[in-house]
Amino acid sequence: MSSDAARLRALDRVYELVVLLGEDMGGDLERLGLTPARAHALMVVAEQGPCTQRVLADALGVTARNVTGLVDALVTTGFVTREAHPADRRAVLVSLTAHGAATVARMTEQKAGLAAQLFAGMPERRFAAFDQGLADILAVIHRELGH
Amino acid sequence: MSSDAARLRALDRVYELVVLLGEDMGGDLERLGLTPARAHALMVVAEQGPCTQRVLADALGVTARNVTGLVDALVTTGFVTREAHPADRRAVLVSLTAHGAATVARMTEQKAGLAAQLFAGMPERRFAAFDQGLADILAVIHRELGH
DNA sequence: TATTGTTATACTCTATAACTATA
DNA sequence: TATAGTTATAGAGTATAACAATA
Repeated sequence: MSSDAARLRALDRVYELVVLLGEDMGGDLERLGLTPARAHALMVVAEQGPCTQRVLADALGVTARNVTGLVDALVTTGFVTREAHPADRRAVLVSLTAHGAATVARMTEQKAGLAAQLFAGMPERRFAAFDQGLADILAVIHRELGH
Repeated sequence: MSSDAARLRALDRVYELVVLLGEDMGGDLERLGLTPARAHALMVVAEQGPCTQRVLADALGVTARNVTGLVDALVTTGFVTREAHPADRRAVLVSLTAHGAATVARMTEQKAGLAAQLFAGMPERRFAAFDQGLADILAVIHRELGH
């Protein structure tokens, strides 16, 4: 049975990981001319294809007002365009520009590179246990923390 | 050898964990009347004991100006006090109020509770491998990502 | 009437720069 | 001259509320 102290130490390691990964990603995004919130919005557009701001707001879990600001910034910096919605004149369609698509491709590469780097030296058995441990924890959260 | 796809999936699980833990903690802090930035500052004061804003700024990795704002808010909401520094009339000492100390105690309990809950159902062997996997990844980051 | 997106306003966290008081 | 902290200003992300155009 793992001790309470050991569990607390493990959670502290998770927090440290969060901080360090956040710093690393933040630096990468800054080099690409993006902030975390804008990058998130950009990834949603890439995954869903051209979509309305309403869809974007729901996917990001933020208000419509906020999406207006994020899309404004992404348009100004050349990552996406606003186009008329063909069937609903109230709505707009947000689409990737060529630069936006290229940037998404780079982010995807960087993420794969990070994953390879992080786990490169980990023995296969430990990786499997680590991965399963992650799944266990996520299951607990989904079951008990109301997500 | 774990595949690139498996590693990418594991990293995605880490990201999901970050998001869910962040939401959970954010909710707890809000119930305590704190924001994440203020809670972080409060924890530093709790760990270091009464300290100057300069010390706080260095520990948090933010500017002195930012600390002024955070301490303003923590004073207004009753978590800390500003007192004269006995030896340096330029500086102030930030100290916990009784309410601040009680809140730190509650945060500490909540963190321990979360750690216990997250790992409660995990077999001992898997916990050990998971914990070692975390240490491995942190070592990689410290070694290769310039931290 | 309900929905899409905007403008108006405000709060939090963050930064740089200029300044005051003190060391 | 250097340091501690503040005021001034700015930008990013977030929110609510009121409103316009359209469904």
